[in-house]
Amino acid sequence: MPETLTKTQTPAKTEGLRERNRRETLQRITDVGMELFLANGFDATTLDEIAAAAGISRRTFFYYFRSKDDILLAHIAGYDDALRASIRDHAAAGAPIDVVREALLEVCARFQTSRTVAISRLIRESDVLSSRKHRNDLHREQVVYETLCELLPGKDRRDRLRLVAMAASGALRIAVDAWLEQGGKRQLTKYVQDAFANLKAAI
Amino acid sequence: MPETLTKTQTPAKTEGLRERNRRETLQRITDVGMELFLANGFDATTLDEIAAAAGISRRTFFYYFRSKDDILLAHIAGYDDALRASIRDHAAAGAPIDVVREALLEVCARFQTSRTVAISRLIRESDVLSSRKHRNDLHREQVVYETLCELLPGKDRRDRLRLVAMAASGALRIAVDAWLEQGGKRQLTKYVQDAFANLKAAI
DNA sequence: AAGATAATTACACCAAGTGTAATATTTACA
DNA sequence: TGTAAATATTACACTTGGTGTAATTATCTT
Repeated sequence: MPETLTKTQTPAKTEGLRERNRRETLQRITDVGMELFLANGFDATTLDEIAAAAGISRRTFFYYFRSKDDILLAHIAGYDDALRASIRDHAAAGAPIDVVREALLEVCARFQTSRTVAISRLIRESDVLSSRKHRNDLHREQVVYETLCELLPGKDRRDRLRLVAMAASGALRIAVDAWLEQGGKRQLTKYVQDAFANLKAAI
Repeated sequence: MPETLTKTQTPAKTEGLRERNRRETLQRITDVGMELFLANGFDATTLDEIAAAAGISRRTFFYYFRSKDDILLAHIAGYDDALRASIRDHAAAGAPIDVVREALLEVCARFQTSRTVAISRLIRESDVLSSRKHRNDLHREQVVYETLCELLPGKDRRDRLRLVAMAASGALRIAVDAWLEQGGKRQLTKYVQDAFANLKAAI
């Protein structure tokens, strides 16, 4: 269970000092940032505070990140690749929509951590982050679409795959929302299964 | 064909001077704002420019609007109500998804104006506006969901209606995107019909 | 050790908002 | 009609996120 997604994986054998410093600073920023966000909220946490707490200058922060949001984004890194891989793994699951469904179920099982819940709570509290999240949702839809296209070249019409990606991505969003609504008590995968079932029934 | 959605409708008979000024200033800001946006782009247009062009102080702008984005939002005002009304009008169209489909087709026919195209182009160019648009899409989904719930109390399961709203809303988004991609040559309603057909076929 | 490359910083800047308190305008009412 | 209350407008100072630039420091290569 990868609780900390930020943990930079497997430093190369020959890691120079420069590289190590970079990695550590990056880590320190995301850690300290998340800590402050959780303690005081996203909007109430200023960049100066983050920089100070991370022991760097304000300007250096922008050397590592393009914006405040990106700190949070770093904590979701890897998700897209996992999704892509999982879709490929389930290529034989049947119709495109079922392929995506199985893939999402698998990925969800891995990502239903307490950290996910915490991050989601943060997002809900901030307008900026909400907007950012929506962009993320859209991006995920795009990832699904692209992976499907590459997996089923010409087998299905592109237009349909676009709709599949949209519906699946939306179903996931609704499932996650419902899951969070209940405080994450029931299994997330349960919600996902329900969402897809309802989708099939409703369309 | 309501080309200018900003036009404030039917001023009450007994409109005081205060009310009139307010209406006119509001109008002036949205007009001038859109004009500058179209001429120079959203991000490149500063609030000071807008305020100056509208003959008000920067601070007064914030008396009328909460943010720069809201200028654009004002140009889409009324859309939600139209959608709500249209859904109610088509309540007898069959399954929930068909109800929404017919409603969207009707509303789309009214909104495929050159202004819509221009606004969409603006949105695509700005990160801020893109984020805002996604929030708007989500809001539309919510509107659809709520209207469906109120229209079909208990007739269908709530959860299903949520998925219907999501899928329909997403289908519309994809249709509009495709429409804009082609520069708005073909009829928007065509794209919408295709999207819904593909949706049914794919799920 | 020296020069190239990358990281860090200071400093000055811009633009979107917000808080506050003063001023001008409109309205309502005696 | 005059005046007090309500509302609109403004000036001013401030915060915050973010950028440009150029100087300084640390690391790497040879």
